[in-house]
Amino acid sequence: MKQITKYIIRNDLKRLFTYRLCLIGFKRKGFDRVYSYNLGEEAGVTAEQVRKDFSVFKIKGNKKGGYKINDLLRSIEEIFKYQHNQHVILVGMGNIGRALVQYKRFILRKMIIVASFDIDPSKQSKRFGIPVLPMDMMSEIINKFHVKVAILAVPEISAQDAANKLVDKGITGILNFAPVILKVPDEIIVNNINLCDELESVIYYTQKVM
Amino acid sequence: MKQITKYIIRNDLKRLFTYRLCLIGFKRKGFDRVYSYNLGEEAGVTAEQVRKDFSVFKIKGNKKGGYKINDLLRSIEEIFKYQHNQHVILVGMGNIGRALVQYKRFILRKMIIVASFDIDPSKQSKRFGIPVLPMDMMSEIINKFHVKVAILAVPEISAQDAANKLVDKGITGILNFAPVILKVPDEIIVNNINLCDELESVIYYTQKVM
DNA sequence: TATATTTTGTGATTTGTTTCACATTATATT
DNA sequence: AATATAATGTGAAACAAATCACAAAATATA
Repeated sequence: MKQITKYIIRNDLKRLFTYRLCLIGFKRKGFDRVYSYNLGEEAGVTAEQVRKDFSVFKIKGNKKGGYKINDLLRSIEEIFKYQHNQHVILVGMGNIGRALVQYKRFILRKMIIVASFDIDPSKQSKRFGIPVLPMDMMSEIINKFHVKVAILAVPEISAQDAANKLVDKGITGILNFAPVILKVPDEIIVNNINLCDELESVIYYTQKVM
Repeated sequence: MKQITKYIIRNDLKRLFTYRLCLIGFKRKGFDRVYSYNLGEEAGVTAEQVRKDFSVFKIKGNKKGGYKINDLLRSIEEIFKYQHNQHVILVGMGNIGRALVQYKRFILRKMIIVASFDIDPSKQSKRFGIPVLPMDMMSEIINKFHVKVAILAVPEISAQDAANKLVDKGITGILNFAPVILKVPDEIIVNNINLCDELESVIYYTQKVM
């Protein structure tokens, strides 16, 4: 392992998500086509950047006519098409875990948390809309729903352990909320979200004269 | 506004956070000094990258002797020093908001959520350890605690509105969980966290042959 | 104390990304 | 139908980030 890239979302992909967000906004406002400079302005990038990004992802517009919003959204959807009705599991029903299982937007994007796991039996009995199961039922659920991706929201101290279990049982992608750099095989995708870092960055930049 | 940079955490800063995490890990394991290649290996970057980053932030090591972990941590702390005991407010007590006010790690990093706000009076009466107040008390709290940074965790539809209020009342940095590109003056720092995008990225990469 | 070894720190080089500039093409106008 | 206009699409140029390569310095060894 030489590069950290596998831990980081590529910038062009990130922008693609932003474009989608902007397009949905435009659509809501009643527009049905955009030009690269509209979209760029909205997303906070240059028009050239927008066109280059689209070019990378083979998205075509119409010379002089710009882009039809619906076509664009469909093209972007196409890039993520295999993700529809993706089954995901969640490990750790603490504050973050509980918020995520109730987070409606995942479902809108057809990402479905099929079950969550916690070592605490008292949490297993509680009702959150999805089953909260003991850790030893993980294999069963992963196999039953062909789960490839897990959300890890356990305390720091048990994160590596949980990650090992997940990888062992066939998980190949982890969205990790624990403030730990997980040691996993090279082929496993890890996306770390560190809420403290994110907040601290904002504070850092607001205090920095730029 | 030409560049999206103000919305994005600089990579070197992100790595600095990662280094800190690794250093804390090393320390826990009983080490008291590291070499750039130890830290690089742990953080998933090259040793040269580690040294270059430190050089950018004016962090000095000891030729042949490497870096003392405590010194390094202190230097990194120094970079973020003005952030100690930072007062933050939170807007929106939905799933995410509730998880965040109970999130212990903010306090460990001396970032304190002094109050949260919600339009729903029923939430205002509930107890979460910090006061949940009606929106019209925002000014009072911001002034009283000299708050500069807010966490925005309201539904998409009310996000821009809430952001306007925040900026109006003197907030200069926003950690935004709503899936919206906020329109704010150039000098305001916005850090967007889009949980759907983060999860979808993991799914994207796990399905992509790389 | 002199020499060998190891690691940092940083210019030089390479690699990657963004912006520029303009040829191409679709539409609008005369 | 011919001409003008306004947008895309993309190589070339400029810029930024990462890696390389090695001098400088601290420590270890003889």
